[in-house]
Amino acid sequence: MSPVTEHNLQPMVRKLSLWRALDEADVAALLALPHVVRSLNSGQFVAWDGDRPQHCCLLMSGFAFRHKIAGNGARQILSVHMRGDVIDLHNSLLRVADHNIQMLTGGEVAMIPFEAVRDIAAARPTVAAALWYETLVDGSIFREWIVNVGRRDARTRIAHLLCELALRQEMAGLGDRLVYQMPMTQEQLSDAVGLTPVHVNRMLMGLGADGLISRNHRSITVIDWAALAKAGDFETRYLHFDGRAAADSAPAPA
Amino acid sequence: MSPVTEHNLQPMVRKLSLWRALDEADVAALLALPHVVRSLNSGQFVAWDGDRPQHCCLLMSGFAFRHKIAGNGARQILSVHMRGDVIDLHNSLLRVADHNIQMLTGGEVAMIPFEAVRDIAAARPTVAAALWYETLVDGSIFREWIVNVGRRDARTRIAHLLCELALRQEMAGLGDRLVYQMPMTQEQLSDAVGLTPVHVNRMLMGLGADGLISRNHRSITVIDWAALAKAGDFETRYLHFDGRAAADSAPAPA
DNA sequence: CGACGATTTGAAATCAGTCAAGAGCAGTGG
DNA sequence: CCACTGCTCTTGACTGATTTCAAATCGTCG
Repeated sequence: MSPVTEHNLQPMVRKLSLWRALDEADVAALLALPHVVRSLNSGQFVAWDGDRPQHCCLLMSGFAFRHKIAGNGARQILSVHMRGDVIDLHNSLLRVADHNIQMLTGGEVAMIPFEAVRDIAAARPTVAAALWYETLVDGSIFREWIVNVGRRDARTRIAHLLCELALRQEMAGLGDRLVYQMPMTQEQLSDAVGLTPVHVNRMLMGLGADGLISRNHRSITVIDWAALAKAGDFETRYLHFDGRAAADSAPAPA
Repeated sequence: MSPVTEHNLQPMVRKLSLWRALDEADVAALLALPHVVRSLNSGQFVAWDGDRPQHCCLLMSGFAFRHKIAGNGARQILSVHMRGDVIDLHNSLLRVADHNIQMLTGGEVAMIPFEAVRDIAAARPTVAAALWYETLVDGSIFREWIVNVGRRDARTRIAHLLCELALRQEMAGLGDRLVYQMPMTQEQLSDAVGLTPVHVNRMLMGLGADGLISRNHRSITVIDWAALAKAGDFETRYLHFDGRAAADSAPAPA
């Protein structure tokens, strides 16, 4: 799909360009970041709760997820990540990881030494702003997830997550919001929305029965986007797609 | 309580100093930030979802909270803030607010023009790092709250929140983790943990009956901290108290 | 005193969880 | 080729934690 010659770090440039207008020198500096590419299998850990990560990991392909294990043994998935996401920025900058990061599917990561990221942020204000913005958007998604698990019923939670994954995959250039590959099992889905796998299954069957989506293996087809978004109480503002426009434009007219 | 001569922005310097070792010039620049002090009543809004904030607000006294209103009309509280917290950084930097910020009690905020914050971050790397760190710690707390509402039962959620408020108030220099003022009503508590006020009340009664806490009006006395922390599945790592030590120290021995 | 908001308590209803078992599908090895 | 294995998905019946509805109590303040 992507040209064979595409640079390993190109997906990061693509993502950060959504947030800030990077100039040629910024892009060159980003692409010049030292890194090691590792191929990871589904289920492999990228970061461990309590650890001191030495690298920032850029997800070049595949899917990953953040999660924590509660004291009762239950797992809570905190976010899902895809190509172009710098998945270990939070843990790296905080120095001691407060959550786990694990691969959802097989994929490749580019491991960039933490110091190199720190240095490029110090040297290039626009890159620093874009990286900061990236962590802030992650934060906004965390807030939305608090609302999702805290105040929405089961059906709404599932529909909301389906919408978010659809839109983010589209934004990452991985396809169409109306037809996409679901990278998660229903058990993982349940850990993301704070429900049991059994109940997630019932809700998915329900969304299908109501003609909002159809499923085939792990492929999701959204039959009626507007209806699904409504069922999922889904509004896009929290994804802050418009970061660049918002930052570059003149202040809003009073 | 605080000396009459204390500078308005001193609480921010105090908080940021937890995260990074600021030099004298950093502190001077922070204290020189232009700002306007406003006295706010309980319930007053500091930021509106969908708005474009023009200021970063430092909470000088009192308590505030972030929240969102779901499509079904339910409110989800996202975090609680106290003296020294720069409560509007997320919304300011993202340019379009994705949540509301409202006062929980009466209090004073120092409103700093957004551009001044942007400029001090650009000019002073240590201040920028401390501010970034502040937003990252907020993010870590959001993640813990996802776990709290997603994977803990009612009693555990309440106990967890009681522990967090106790410890953060102590860290902010507002008192003792074992005896503190609860700034929230039970209805607000319920919106923070994703339960109903009725059930929150039952759980609080239960914690009291079990001898973990006692309550008197809005004052909480923790009778048995270890037991409360255990009941609340509470571990402090996610608060990243040790940010400064972690950042300044040599890398951990392999 | 009276009014209002916050807290407390009880009883009934319900959404989601639990337990259990069967069905579908992919990979493995005989 | 096909049985075997393991994982995921699906369905049913039952249970239970939390919600809902309703009303009483308490405290504060004008």
